[in-house]
Amino acid sequence: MENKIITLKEIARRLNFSVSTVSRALHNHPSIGLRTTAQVQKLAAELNYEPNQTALLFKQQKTNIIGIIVPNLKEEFFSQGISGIEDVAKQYKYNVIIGQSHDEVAQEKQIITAMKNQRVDGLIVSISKYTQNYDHLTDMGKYNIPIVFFDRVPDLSTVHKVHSDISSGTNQAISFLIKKGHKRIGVINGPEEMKSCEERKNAYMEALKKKRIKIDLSLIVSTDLTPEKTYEAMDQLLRLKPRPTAILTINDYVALDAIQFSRKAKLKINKDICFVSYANLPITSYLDFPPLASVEQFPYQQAKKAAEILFHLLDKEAKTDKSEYDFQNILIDGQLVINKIK
Amino acid sequence: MENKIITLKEIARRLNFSVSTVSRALHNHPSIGLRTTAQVQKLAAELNYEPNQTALLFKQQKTNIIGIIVPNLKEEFFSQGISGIEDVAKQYKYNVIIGQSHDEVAQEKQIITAMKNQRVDGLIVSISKYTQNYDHLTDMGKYNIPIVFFDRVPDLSTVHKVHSDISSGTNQAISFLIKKGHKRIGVINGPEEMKSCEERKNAYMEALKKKRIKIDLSLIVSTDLTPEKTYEAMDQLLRLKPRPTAILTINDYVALDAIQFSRKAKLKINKDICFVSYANLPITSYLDFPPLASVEQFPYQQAKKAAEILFHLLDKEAKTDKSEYDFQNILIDGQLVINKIK
DNA sequence: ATAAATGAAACAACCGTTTGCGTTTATGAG
DNA sequence: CTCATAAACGCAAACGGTTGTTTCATTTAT
Repeated sequence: MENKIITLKEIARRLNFSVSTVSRALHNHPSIGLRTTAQVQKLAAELNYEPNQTALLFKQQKTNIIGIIVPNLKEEFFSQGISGIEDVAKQYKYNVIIGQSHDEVAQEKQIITAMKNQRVDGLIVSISKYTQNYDHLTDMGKYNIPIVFFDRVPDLSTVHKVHSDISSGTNQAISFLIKKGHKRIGVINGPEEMKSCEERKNAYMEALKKKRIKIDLSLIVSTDLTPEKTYEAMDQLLRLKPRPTAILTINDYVALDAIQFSRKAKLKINKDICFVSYANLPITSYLDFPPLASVEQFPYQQAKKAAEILFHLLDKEAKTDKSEYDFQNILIDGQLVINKIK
Repeated sequence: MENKIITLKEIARRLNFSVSTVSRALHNHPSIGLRTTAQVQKLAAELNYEPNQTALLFKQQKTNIIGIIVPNLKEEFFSQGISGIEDVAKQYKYNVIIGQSHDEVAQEKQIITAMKNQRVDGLIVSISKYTQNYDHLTDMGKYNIPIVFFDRVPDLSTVHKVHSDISSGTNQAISFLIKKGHKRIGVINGPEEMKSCEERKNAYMEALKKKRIKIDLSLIVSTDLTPEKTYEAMDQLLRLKPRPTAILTINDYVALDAIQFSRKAKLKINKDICFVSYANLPITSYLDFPPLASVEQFPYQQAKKAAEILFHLLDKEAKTDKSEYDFQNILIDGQLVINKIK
């Protein structure tokens, strides 16, 4: 009763047809007789025939696989993004393979090489926070592997990318704080290598300028997103005189660390000091002292959009020659979500 | 400067050798002359030759891909598990593809079919919470696709599985609570379909019996892990007279919901009522009222072990015929971690 | 009755790589 | 000078499926 995986050849053998006839019969090719077609399809169904993807893909020179590279899976931002990509991929009958760079450039390179050898048909990438040189990424173009970036995108105009409009979110966040009466607003920003951090800084300064609030550069601190550096940053900010009354943090994880530090420093959250951040993690709803507000960045939609662009590119490539002109640069507006404070 | 993906044939053409010679030269086959070998390897390096995986895998009738199916990615338990599998897979030069069942049996079936057609070499699966019939899973054996389960494992003795020893963890948890003076301990358990829930229930009763505490079955409530059902369960438990002073919940997410409900009911956490759960999520360290303790289940190690078993099976299969006898059933001891309460 | 047209199925090439086996050429022994 | 031997390489098949071309047997038209 050993159930071998059955092939066209096996069906052909049993029915005494040629392999090509069986193949065509299964595809309802007009040049195959009705009775033959019916016979073949019946047996194929009985034997539970499934075409061997590897053979197919090998012949067609494509794999129906797209690669996703993200810094990690444990941040819900990325796992939501992956769900968005998966949903689109499913429509197009593509599979996805996922790699985590763990925010290390070397890992990123290794994964991308492995995926190239695997002959993925396309890539969706959120780069590591330290990626500065993009050669290993742009090289994929030479191999006709289209690539679309999302969220953590490189600072290049010659790539396709979907990312959040940091300015709009930041503007909303700062306006919200100013309306609440805050005048000294600190910023815990990410590494300066990250493009989005520069945007955040600029948007912050822009927003203050508009409201005619003097800018104090010592209120802006860079970190590498680890708890330790966040503590240091908070320490630095809290020593300032006068102390900032509100702090904008690069994401909710950092906000949580910053809040924890503040509480240890005996500050009353949302009274002595307020926090606003980005991401809007579901987990904050369980906290007694969540950030006052958070800029929702819609990772699912962002990644979904990136996937749609990628499949569009794959379609185009199949039809015409490449038309490398118009590079997509989609900005997704953030939306400030104000948390209920208990 | 168009950089085509180059093949053995191309190298052969340029050097005027046959394809087979090039192939052997690249593999340092002894029957190829030293000069030829050197020549070929030099050009291959210059042209950045990489073997076409699809062709290779097609020929070798294996894909070097293993499939992972988990209920979801957003629970950190699973994303940690995936990291464990990835790390092992990397050693064996395998890629992984990931599917989320979203705890739906239909999705699970669809994913497994897709992966079968994709010809994954093996599978690591954590089943959906409603999976009762295992045919779509055990069928993989017929196709010579070995399968190893982890964490959420089926109640079959004829499969390989790695899961946590619910009894040991439960025993630790209950002993801990009893030592703290609790006598009426409630349980919010998962769906009765889940094997682990039965074990939890039995271990709970066992532990009470050992300490000579009377068992009250109304203290045990089943839920489907959604916040709403947790609220209902808590409502039910809190109405009991006398009220339980401690509650064991199936995991930290449920604990968080239960704690939230209790606080709305004006109960003082860790005073009027205590919580102990499973999983030990990092996020609980940010909470003001985390569960008193949580049973760490080592998802990384569990999944890693599952991966090691799988690769062992793949090795064996390649060498000898299948030796389906000894099914691995690995139990990983939980370890009660007591949270710092602020 | 014979040629042409049509329908149904087989043949063969191809995708890139590996590998058993056969062929060529040079080498050394007898 | 011949012949066995080994070294170095080429040939061809195979993996499973698709598809352009060819073959063969009918049917249709003349």
